[in-house]
Amino acid sequence: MDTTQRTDQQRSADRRRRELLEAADRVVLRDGPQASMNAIAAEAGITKPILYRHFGDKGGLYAALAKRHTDALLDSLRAALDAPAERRERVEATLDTYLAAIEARPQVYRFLMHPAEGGQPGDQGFDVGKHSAPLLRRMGEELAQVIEERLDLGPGGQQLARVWGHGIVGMMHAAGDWWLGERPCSRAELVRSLADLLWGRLAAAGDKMGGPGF
Amino acid sequence: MDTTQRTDQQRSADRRRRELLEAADRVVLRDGPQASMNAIAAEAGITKPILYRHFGDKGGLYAALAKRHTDALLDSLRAALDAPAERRERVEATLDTYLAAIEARPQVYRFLMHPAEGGQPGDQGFDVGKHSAPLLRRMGEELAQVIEERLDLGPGGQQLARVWGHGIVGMMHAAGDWWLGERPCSRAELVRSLADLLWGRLAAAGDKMGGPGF
DNA sequence: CGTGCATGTTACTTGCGGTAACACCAGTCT
DNA sequence: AGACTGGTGTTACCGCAAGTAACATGCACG
Repeated sequence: MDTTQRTDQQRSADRRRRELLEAADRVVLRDGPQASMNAIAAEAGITKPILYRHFGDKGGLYAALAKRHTDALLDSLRAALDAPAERRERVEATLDTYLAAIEARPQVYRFLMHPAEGGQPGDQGFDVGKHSAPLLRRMGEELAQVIEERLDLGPGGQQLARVWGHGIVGMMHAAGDWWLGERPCSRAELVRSLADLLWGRLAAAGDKMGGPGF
Repeated sequence: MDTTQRTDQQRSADRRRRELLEAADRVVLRDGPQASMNAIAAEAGITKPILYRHFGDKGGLYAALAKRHTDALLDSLRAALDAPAERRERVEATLDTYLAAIEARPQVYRFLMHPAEGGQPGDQGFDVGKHSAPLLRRMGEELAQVIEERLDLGPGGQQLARVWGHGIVGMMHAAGDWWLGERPCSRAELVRSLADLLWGRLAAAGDKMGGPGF
């Protein structure tokens, strides 16, 4: 029948797509974000046009690849976020999960965080806001949802949760990126410091000198 | 004399450099981060090789351009940070200053935040950590210094300050980027929400349901 | 058997970063 | 004066990566 045949075809196409994504993964893991389409095609044992048939353009492949890793990372983060423990412990576990992930695969991480590079084909109007990596956006939204679901923030709580979600994710990301480059302390120390920040230690700290402190 | 002559030459070279940077600025303001060297050269009324003689490569021009804007922005931020007011007020003023800047010139902002794109000429070893835009790094370091100077954080305070500096900057950046894209609320509201987050409202909020809240 | 149709290829175009080689126009040294 | 030097500018090119067109092949269906 028509349906069964299309199903077969679709299955084989999906399998192919997965193989291609895994090949792309390997190349990105090796070459970082500057992996070229040629290199990925070669790694997959095929040539460029096939990649383009499957993913449209580099952005499409990027998106597909990013979705895989993002989904995986988000699952880990959700697990940490859902653990049966106190709030502080969970926040620390979530931070640690993220940092462990970027520590384990820095090349993939760099690829994921790389902006989409803005294609030159027209429509480059005022699409500001598409700048951030999709991973960051998704993590922010995800976290916002969890916050909004579980915390009682009073009126305007939903909007507050969204701001916080994106803000916390950004904090985690920037601190993690800096930490990955300089390694000034252990992961555990970093986690603790960030949690302290979220726990209001900035506001609670005393001034150092006479003047009106920071 | 030799020195005077060299001074003259250097002056004219510096003037030229400034003109080129201003032309580059105009193009970036118009075309965003994908401004090409050709376009910039054309805008300046000259041709590519001159740009390369002045700035080495695209990264050099990027760095010079970024330095201008970064310095300007950092000056504004320092002013907000140094204002004679309470800590919370200053934090809010600083956040607002940053957000106002990115709101006023989103194209420039996108250009500044764009990673260096990793050139293909060798040395692409394990330079993870150079990923973040220099602007973010500088803001993080700058803020860290202010925090460390003014706050009494006890032992390990210096390291804590650095973590916080980068973390807060990342929070500001990510939230600002998201806000710029979606405009879910006014700038003032965003500032207030972020300050609330830094002031520990996350830890203080009550759970919404029966289970162990977030 | 011919007709689709997905899969694969080679060979090309376009555009950008970057460079080599040459041209001009000061002043300087002998 | 005339060769030398150094900065400014040009045209014309290389290499490389994204993306595409056009052609070839294997396999199901009427």
